[in-house]
Amino acid sequence: MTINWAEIENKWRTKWQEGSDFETDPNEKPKKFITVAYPYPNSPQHIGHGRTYTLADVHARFYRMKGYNVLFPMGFHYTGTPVLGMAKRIAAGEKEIMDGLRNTYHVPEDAIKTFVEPVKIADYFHKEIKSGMIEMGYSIDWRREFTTIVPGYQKFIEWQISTLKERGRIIQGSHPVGWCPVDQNPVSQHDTIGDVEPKIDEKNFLIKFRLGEFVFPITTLRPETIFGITNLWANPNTVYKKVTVDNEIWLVSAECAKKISFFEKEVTEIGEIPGSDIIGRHATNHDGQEIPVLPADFVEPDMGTGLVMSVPSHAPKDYQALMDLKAKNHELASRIEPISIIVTKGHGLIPAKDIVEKMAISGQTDGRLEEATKELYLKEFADGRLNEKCGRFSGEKVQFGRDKIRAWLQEDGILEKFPVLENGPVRCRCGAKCVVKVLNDQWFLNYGDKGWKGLARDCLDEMSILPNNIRTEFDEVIDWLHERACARQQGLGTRLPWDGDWIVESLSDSVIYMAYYTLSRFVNDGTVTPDNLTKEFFDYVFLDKGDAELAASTSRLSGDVISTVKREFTYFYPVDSRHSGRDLVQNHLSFFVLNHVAIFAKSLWPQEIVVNGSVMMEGSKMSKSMGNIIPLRAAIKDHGADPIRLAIISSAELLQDADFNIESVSGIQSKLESLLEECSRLKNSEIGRLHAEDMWVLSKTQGRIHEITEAVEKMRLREALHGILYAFGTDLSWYTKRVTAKSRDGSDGVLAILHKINSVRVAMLSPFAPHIAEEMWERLENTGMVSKSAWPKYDASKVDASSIQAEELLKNTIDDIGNIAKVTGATPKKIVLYVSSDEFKSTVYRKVLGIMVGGQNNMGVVMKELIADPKTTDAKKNPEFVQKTVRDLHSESETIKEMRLKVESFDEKEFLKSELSDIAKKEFGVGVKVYSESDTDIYDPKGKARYARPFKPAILIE
RNA sequence: GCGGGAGUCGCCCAGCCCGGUCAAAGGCGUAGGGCUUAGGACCCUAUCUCUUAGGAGUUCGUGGGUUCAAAUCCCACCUCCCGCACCA
Repeated sequence: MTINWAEIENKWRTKWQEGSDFETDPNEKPKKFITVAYPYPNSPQHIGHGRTYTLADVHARFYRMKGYNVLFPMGFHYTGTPVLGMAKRIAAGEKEIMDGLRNTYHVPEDAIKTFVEPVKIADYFHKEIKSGMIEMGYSIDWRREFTTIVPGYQKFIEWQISTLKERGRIIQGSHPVGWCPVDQNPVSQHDTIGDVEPKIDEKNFLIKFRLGEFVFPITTLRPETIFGITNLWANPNTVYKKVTVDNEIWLVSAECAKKISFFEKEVTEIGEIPGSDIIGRHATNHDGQEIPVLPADFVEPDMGTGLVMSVPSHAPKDYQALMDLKAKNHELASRIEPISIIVTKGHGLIPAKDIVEKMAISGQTDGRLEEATKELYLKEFADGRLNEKCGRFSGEKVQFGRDKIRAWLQEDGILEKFPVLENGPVRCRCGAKCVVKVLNDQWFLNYGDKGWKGLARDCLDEMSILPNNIRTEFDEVIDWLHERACARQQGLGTRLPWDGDWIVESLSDSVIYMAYYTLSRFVNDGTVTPDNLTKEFFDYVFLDKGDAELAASTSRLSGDVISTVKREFTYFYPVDSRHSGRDLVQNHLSFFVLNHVAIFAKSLWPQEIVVNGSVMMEGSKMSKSMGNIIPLRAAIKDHGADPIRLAIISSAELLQDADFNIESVSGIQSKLESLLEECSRLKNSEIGRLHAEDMWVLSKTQGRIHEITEAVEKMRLREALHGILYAFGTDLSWYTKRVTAKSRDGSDGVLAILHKINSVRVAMLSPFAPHIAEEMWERLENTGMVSKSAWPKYDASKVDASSIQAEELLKNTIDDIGNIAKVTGATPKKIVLYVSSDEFKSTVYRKVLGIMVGGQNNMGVVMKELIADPKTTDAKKNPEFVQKTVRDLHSESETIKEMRLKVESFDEKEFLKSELSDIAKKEFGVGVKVYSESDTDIYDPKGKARYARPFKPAILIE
């Protein structure tokens, strides 16, 4: 049977829609509020995006069937800058982006024409993504949909950010950004030629020396080496500038003067001085020592200030330059000896010397000096310790001492930050070379605050995090998180209420918006207008602050409306589960926690976070350049929504990267096809007298329900799906084998049992593959819709331990017969079984079983306990039996052992006699004779009977 | 460098938290068989090595250690992946 996926999926989607099945209002049932990070609509969603949403949808559908009132909403994140850059590029008609839109995304020409306006891009892909979500069968309450630039949402964000400010969570400070001096704008990845992210190195510092009336600034990555300084370097071929910087006069290269003019400093050039004029003079350092300035060609005017301090012990370049001068008998240089300040295991007193000599560096222009510098830098940073030359920092590890020295110099006003572009030159799309600009009035969320971090940890400690092994990552993130800029100067979004120059940054306006879902329904239907959304209204509804009257008077809403909105929020909040990809752990998910604890009462803190890995495409990463991005809607068209849902879920555990490949999709398709076929031929009817295999399969089903439910609850969906699709199949095929061997024709309840079990199976499949499950449910002639049916409930009382034991015995026995037949290579002509009937063996067996269920597996201990008990003390006469029994039980699962202990008595002979014959005839072509060990008429020509053990009959094959 | 994670039987991927149920699930691939005019799909069987009695041997990145017992715990090492921010 080939399934027309589109047709079936459409059929059921329409029914869900007609019934408004996913529109959720508060009611008397317990609720679950499941949310997933909303998408940024600058491209169609692909299979990778589909994963997070699908997982959340399965979660939502599962809880719905478990009887919860589930709210699963969706919004669209318009905030941000990427569409701005796109619009610019489209306006310029850039080939690359146009080709992408036309050929990869298949956007119609007349739509592309509108894309010069950023919002139109977002609008277009918003619609596109939403259609995809509907086609995937996501059970979303669309009445609550919004974008982050609608007035209602903006009111909400204004309230959020004001509240944070009131509570002291927002501070102002300076911050370096990549900057285009022509456009007068910050640049991000989307604004640069080649899409390079401008990386800013903030570990670079400027240290001030004095040379007469001038400040003589140098820059360094290693402030601690100030103790090892022997001289300074200037380039004799550079003409330096005299510039006033605020109220000092600095000597720097022309390039440097330009750079610092972007550091919020007042910079004016007042003259110049050739490098050669500086050389030979002396500057003073932080403690008043005179340091000579020497000439060096390697000093580049574009690096730092164009002036350099020299630490020949630990900087290979400095060492080499000094050697070059000594070789020329330079008078000052000849008196200079390196000063060693860092001790590193495995290195000599002057490591720079060692490394220069080891690499046979030829001179200060030797390119390999970079490499030598890097190597030594890393080594000393990781393993080095400051020595006694470093005063009170003596004995510190370099990596910690450096920060302390930096802070100390900074306090004295000798050191300041000198951020540089790490990956420069970076060019803006306009062609200009980008610089680092320090913004002095930037707004920050003060995530570095200890108290705030503490609250976040409290929240995380009580939260369920799935899978739990990502918890440590959250702890780490909270630890290293510090101030984060929460406003920017361009892009779509909401303006800061107190400073209209700034727009709330996009990762800051998406942290507590789940609360807005409870309100957006009323905004969307006009009950509440954006004008009504006053501070007092939000305070009252979300924080229970103030009172209803105040909220009503300021918002000009009726008390009824306000209490309805408040009830809605109170009913659905807190968020019960937040789903997101693992790339958002470091930012969004952590900010989500931090902002919740900053704003809401503890009872409203989020309950759970679910993190999933990404999706690979046929084993390799999805990327534009590789052209292996499959838009979700195209995939739905080609393969059907349900097969895609299952393929994404079944290919990996939650946190693992899932691999999407066509083979697994078609494998799943055919699995679903055969399941549908099976459902079509099963009809509900009376279940008659139960046979052994009936009791077994029904018991087994209970076990499956138990396992699968537990797996879904922990979001181990791959495992759950495996159970539904395959483990059930294994049970049923054994059942079918048994039934066929017995020639039962189905009228005596077999079909009814199959119907019952498959109904359970289809119900559990429903959250995963909702469309086809509805179809199966209908074919099974069950009433109503499966998505509205109850999740199958595990009932321990329906588990018949002895029938499970019995069937295990049967299977094991058949396996053993098969094994023997295989090893001997002979076709059995006669099969004889001997079951244990020895009272003593049985007593020992049960005793051993009891010991082992308690967790003990040691042969010695078992034996000791047996001997200690007078009833079994004779076991010592037959240690081989005990040994084998222990080994038998070893290879049984814990549950089987427990069940076996529960079953008081079980007649192996009777059971095997009645059940084994038919199936053995089918498997091996001959019937089976069963004797008890103690039978008088026993046929035992080879004396095998005495090897019989409980649940392990002896076997004779002739 | 800092932080997180991974290395499993041809491939992909479970198992590791909580040691014995592990020669280690499942999928793919491969081989044989069934079905079919044929192919595809589907179903069955096999798939580390040896073995004429249900057995034995050697495996889970490498090397040590703990233990009666290690894929699982501890230590060291090797290799690989991801993040390091103002960007969604």
